[in-house]
Amino acid sequence: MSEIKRGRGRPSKFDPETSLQIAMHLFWSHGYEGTSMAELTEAMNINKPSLYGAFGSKENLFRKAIEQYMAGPIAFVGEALSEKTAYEVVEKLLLNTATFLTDPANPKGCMVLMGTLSCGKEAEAIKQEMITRRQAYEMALKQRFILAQAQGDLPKDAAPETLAKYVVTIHQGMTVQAVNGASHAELEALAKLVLQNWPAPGNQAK
Amino acid sequence: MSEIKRGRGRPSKFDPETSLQIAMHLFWSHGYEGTSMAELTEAMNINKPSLYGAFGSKENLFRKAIEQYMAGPIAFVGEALSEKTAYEVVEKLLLNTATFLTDPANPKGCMVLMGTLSCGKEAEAIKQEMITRRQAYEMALKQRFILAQAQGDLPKDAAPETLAKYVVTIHQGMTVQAVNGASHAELEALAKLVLQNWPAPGNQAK
DNA sequence: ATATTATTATACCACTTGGTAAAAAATATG
DNA sequence: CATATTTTTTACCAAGTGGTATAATAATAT
Repeated sequence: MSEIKRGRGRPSKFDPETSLQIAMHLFWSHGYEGTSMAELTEAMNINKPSLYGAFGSKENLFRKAIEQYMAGPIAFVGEALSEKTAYEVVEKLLLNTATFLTDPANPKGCMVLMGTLSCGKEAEAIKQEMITRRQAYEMALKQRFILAQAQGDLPKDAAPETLAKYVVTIHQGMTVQAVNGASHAELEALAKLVLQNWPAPGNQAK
Repeated sequence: MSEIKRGRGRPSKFDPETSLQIAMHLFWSHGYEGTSMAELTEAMNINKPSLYGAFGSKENLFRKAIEQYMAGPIAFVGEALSEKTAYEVVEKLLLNTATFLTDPANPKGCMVLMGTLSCGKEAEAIKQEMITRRQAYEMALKQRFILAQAQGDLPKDAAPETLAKYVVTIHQGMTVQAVNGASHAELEALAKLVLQNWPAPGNQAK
């Protein structure tokens, strides 16, 4: 695909996509500030000028990495929204989250949360962007619940806004639990507890 | 109290307690790694050798600060455990948390969570200590629910362990919500939603 | 007054941070 | 071949990191 057209100068020895994947895992593991350019260049097997040539800056690299993250590892979050009922949306969301957060192949925790909850003043911009992402997620869930209410699979007296905040709060709390070392069984039990209490209709157990 | 017996050498110009309070607020605002010794010394109006003489190291200063934090700002968490019923424990816990997290006098967020969710490898020790603190909190809540079950104000078929994890997850998720900018009204509505679903007995809607 | 003691202040340490300038190497085109 | 082009490599930068040795200073005890 990119081998057909060979440029004119010295060939670059790294594949930007795989390098980005490596960066994603590093940021995912140690957060934005907790990951240094030195660690990144070493893990990616790239010299710093090449990295800066390809990605511009540490901030930009992180932004590209987080896009990869959202398109890949946590694509299931966006997909859950298109389930048929509000109950199924939440079911898919929380059960998949439990699995995702305890997958041994993944770094513990969520990249949108880790290391950007608090930070020094240099990372303030990135922190704000992560806040915006989390808010957008909550907003999307709220819209989905409003739709569900219109479609009748959520009670008339339910508050979509509060329910959205509730689910997001559970989701983000589960992330902390995963960092604390919670097992898949524990997170699954937690998710099922939430589903049990979900406002009818849709509150059929199992 | 400390004015009666005046030491022999040059008098120290700072009060360790108020200095510690300042350090607490800084760590609270920007996390462990996000706060530098330079910022600390400047805010405390102390030179570095004095600070190291009084507190030993950055790690130690943080530990002292977190003790202050637990004994002061979030003492209500421990106090909530001695409420009469499980329902009242959770009620006091979550409603006070909503108020605490949106108090304009406080930095946004919880010090036991902020900046220690992920970190570089130098802060790994502090991160672990915070994890332990969070686990201890969950454990205490679980024990309280076991007691409640024995006293009959929690159903026989309830799972104290899962309920404890549930409440702690909500609590920690609320912290993230506060960082995201949630208002007191929003967090209160969230807390009341949780209380509505609390397993009877104790599930009387106020 | 003078020695003693405990603290403050200044200057500094080695190391790491994100970021870059300049030179060297590898390819394609003429 | 030589030349143009693009990359890698090496070396470096100023600023900041946590932490400390040394000297100045201010109080008390003799």
